[in-house]
Amino acid sequence: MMKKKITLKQIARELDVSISTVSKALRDSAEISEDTRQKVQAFAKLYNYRPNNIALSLKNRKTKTIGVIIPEIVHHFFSKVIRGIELVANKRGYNVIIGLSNESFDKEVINMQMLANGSIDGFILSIAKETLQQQDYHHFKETINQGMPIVMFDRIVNEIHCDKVIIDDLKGSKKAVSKLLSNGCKNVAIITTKDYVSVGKLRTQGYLKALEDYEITPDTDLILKVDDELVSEDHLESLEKEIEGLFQNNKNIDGVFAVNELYAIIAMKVARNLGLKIPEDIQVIGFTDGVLSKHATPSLTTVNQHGQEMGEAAAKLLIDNLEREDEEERYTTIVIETELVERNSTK
Amino acid sequence: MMKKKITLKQIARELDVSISTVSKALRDSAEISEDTRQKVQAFAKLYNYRPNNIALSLKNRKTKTIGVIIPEIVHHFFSKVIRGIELVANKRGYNVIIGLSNESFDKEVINMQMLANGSIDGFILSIAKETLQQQDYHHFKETINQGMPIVMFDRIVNEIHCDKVIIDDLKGSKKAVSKLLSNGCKNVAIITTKDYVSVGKLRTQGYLKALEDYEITPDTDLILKVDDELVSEDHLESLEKEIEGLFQNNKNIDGVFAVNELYAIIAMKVARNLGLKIPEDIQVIGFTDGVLSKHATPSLTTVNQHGQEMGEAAAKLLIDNLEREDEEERYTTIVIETELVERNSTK
DNA sequence: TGTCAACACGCAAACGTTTTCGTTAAGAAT
DNA sequence: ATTCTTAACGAAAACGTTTGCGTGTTGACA
Repeated sequence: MMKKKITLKQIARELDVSISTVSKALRDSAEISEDTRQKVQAFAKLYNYRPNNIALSLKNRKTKTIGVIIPEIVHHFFSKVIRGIELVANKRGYNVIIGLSNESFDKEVINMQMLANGSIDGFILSIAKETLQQQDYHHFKETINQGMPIVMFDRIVNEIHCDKVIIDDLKGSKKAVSKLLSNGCKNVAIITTKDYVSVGKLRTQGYLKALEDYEITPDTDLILKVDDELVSEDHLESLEKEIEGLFQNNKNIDGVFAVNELYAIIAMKVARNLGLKIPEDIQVIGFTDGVLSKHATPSLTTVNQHGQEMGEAAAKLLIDNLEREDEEERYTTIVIETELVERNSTK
Repeated sequence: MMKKKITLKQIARELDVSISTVSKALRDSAEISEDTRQKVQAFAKLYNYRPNNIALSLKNRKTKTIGVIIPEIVHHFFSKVIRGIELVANKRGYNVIIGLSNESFDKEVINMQMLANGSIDGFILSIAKETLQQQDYHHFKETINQGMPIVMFDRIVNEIHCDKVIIDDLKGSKKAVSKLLSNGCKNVAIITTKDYVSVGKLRTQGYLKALEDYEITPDTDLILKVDDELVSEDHLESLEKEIEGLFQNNKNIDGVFAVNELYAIIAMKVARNLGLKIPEDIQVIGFTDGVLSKHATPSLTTVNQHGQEMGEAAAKLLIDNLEREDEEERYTTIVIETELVERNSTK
C-alpha cells in the first residue's frame, strides 16, 4: 500500500476539473467558487498533497537552495559556520547543499560546476588552500559572471568582487599578543603558517603590530612558520619537533601566540614536557575557540572567531542579495569582531 | 558583460536548427550528421553549455541528490559521517543536502518535509534525541510509504524497516571494559546516559556483559546515568559535580568507562583534581575517537567508531538501492566494527 | 521512371507547476 | 428581446530537457 506522491493532474482527474482549477483552488484564488475550493482543499489535505519542488524551481527559475563549499567539514570552525548558515537559511525558507573541496583546487572547481547548473541560487564558500597557492580564481569569476552571487567567508581574496564576511585577523592577533605583553611577557613567540594562507599572514602582521606598540623589535628566531602539510593527520610528530626546536633554541620564551588551536595545544604539550609550567613560566594564547581550547589542561586562552555568527552573516548577505529587486552591484564586506576568551593558560 | 547561462533553445535559434537536433547532437546521437554535430558541439563548448539540472531532475524524476538529516553538525562524529557520505556520493555523481534537527522532533519533521517534495531521492539520517524520547516515528513511516528510501545510522530504531548502519555498541563497550579488567582494574565505573538514548543503553549492557565475563557482580553505585541536558553547553559544572560525587562516594574506583569522549575527558579532569594519577591510580577509556581523545593529556584510550566508514557505507547502501532495478524490498543492516585505540590513559 | 532505403532532421509529448487569457453561462440592465 | 457584466472555469504557454516518431530529401536499384 505504497501511496506515491500525488500531483495536481491526479487531483484534477479525480475531481473532474481542470489542473488550473485545482492549482487556483489551493492558492485561494478569487476566481474559484467557494464550493469547489473547499472540495479541492479537502481532497488535497486527505491525500497530503505538496507541490513538487523541482517543478516549482523550474518554473520560478530559482531553487531556494544555497550551495556551501568548504575545504573541510571535520573542523570545529567550519561546522560552526555551517550551523550558522543553516540557521538563517532555514528560517528564510532555504535549503543548504554542501560540497567539500578537501583543500583541493580541482575538487573545488568540480563541486562548483556540479551545483552551478541550476541546482542552487548562490554560493557561500571559503577558498581551498591549493586554490590560494595557485592563485587561479577563474571559476569564481565565471560563476559571478553568469549571474550567480557568491559570498566568501574567512579565506577570501581581494581580487574577486563579491560580498565577504571576515574577521579582523590582524586586530584579533594583535589583541592576543598585547595581552601577553601586558601580562609581563618579554619574549613572545608566534607559531604561524606560511604566508600564502591569508589569515596566517594577517595574524603574523598583528603579532608584529603588537610588538611595535610595545616598542619591541621582532626577533625572527621567535617566528615559526609551519608548513601546512605537517598538520595533515599524522605528521604531528614533526610539528612537535619543530616547536620543540623553537623552545630549545630560545630558552627565554615566556609567551606563545599560535594562529590556531592545534598549534597552541601542541605548544603547551611540548612546553610541559620540557618542564615548563603554564602559565607560570610560559603563557599561551591560541586562535579559534574550539573544543580543544575549552577542555585542555590548562584550558586555553584563545581568540574566538564566532564561526556561527560568520555563517549567519554570510547567509543573510546572500539571501538579501538574492531577494533584492534592483540589480545594483554593491558588494559589502562584513567584519565580525573577535573576542579574547581568557582561561587558564594566561595569568 | 554578464553571460547568462545558455540553453538548448538559444543554441537552436542561433544555429537555425531545432531544439531536438541540438540535444541529439550533444549526446552524439547517430541520427545527426557529422557536420551539424560538430557545429553544435563547437558552439556549445564556446558558450560553455551545461544542461540545466533542474530540468533534468523534473524529466527524469530523480534529482541525484541525497538528503542527510543529523541532530548536530558541530560534532566530530557526525561531521566524519558526513565526510564519508559526501565522499561516495560525489564519486557516484550525487550531491548532498543537509538538514539539522538540532535534536528537536519538530525540526526533524519540518526538515524532512522540506526535502521530501521532490528535492532529493532518498534520506540518510540519525534520529534526534527528542524523537527517541517521544517515540513518534510517523514521519519516517510516511516517507518510506511514499517510496522514498531511508538509511538510518548510529541512532536507529528497530520499529522502522529500512537499511541501517550501526556499530556494535554492546561489543565495543564490552571490549573496552574487558580491557580495563584485564589491565587489573577491580572496580570499574561507567558514566553513561539515560536509557532512552539507544546507544547509551547498549553500551551499558556491554559494560555489564564484561563484568559478567569476569564474574564480577555489578555495583549500582558505580553506574552513573547522566542526564543529557547536563552536556548542553554550560551545564558542564553540574556534570563535573556528579562525577566528583561518584569518585568521592566510591574511593575504590580504579577504572572508568565513559560512553563518550567528553564524559571521559571530564572524568580525567576530576580525577586529577582529586589527586589521582592516570593511568597509575585510575585508568580511563572513552567512546568515539575525536580530537579531544587524541590531544588530551594524557591522551585517551578510546573505542573508535569509524564515523567516516559509517557514512560511506550508508551512502553506498542508499545509492545502490536507488539505482537497483528490481523493486524487491530487502533491508540490510551493516555493522561497522569498532576498534580499541590504546593511548596513555590505560596501562 | 518509379520504388525503396537510408539519412538527417523537426514535431510534440512528457515531467509538475503557475498564470494569462480566453470562453461559457447565467443573471442584470436596457 | 437584446446587450452587457460577472462569476467560474478551462486551454495553453512557459520553465529546459529528452526521446519516440513522423517527414522530407537524397541516392540507389530495378
